[in-house]
Amino acid sequence: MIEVYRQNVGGVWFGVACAQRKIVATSFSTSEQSTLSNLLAIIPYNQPFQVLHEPSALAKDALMHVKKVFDGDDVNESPALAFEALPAYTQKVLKATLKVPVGFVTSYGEIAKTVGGGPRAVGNVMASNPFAPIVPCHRVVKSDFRLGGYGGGLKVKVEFLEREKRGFTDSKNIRIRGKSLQVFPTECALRNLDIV
DNA sequence: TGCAAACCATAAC
DNA sequence: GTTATGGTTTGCA
Repeated sequence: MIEVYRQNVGGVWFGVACAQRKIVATSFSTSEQSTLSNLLAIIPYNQPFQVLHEPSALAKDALMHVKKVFDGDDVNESPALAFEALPAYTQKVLKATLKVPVGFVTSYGEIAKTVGGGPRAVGNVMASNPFAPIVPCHRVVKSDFRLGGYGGGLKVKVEFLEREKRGFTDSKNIRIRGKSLQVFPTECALRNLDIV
């Protein structure tokens, strides 16, 4: 049984779906309606679920975690995510994205170089990210630092990045399964927002 | 700058 | 099987 829980915190609706001690899906929106429907759209149609009125310990944990990431906080430990139902390549891309730290962004192409495949395939995975914003797909932009797209609307992506600015000045490399992923200060992506 | 072609995993037929 | 579809990138005029 999949447990669904949603709650309004500080004017924003957050939602989580949990099963087997793991997070199956997360979402957020300004309206309760779309937070819930976004969430249900991710859950496989043939899986039974119930909407909780009192959150389980896991649901509450997960929801608070989503809220922290939303706020731009630097969070190290996340409740377990249910990757196993997803296609292998999708898992690789999401796990790599998970390693992009607060204060930095990377590009679709950089991720593709690290996990294999092509930039467009990476974009496809981002577009269907079940764990936004825990898997920080908002930290992935185009190779020229223009923003690319975002499921919740580009304005939301900008707001995320504004909250995550940390004033870093240098790019750096992150090790992922023996390869390296280059990440750049968030500010790089906020510099030329006027250029569509 | 702008456009065309290459790119590549998924989902949908 | 095959085709269509992107949150892209690169090369070339």
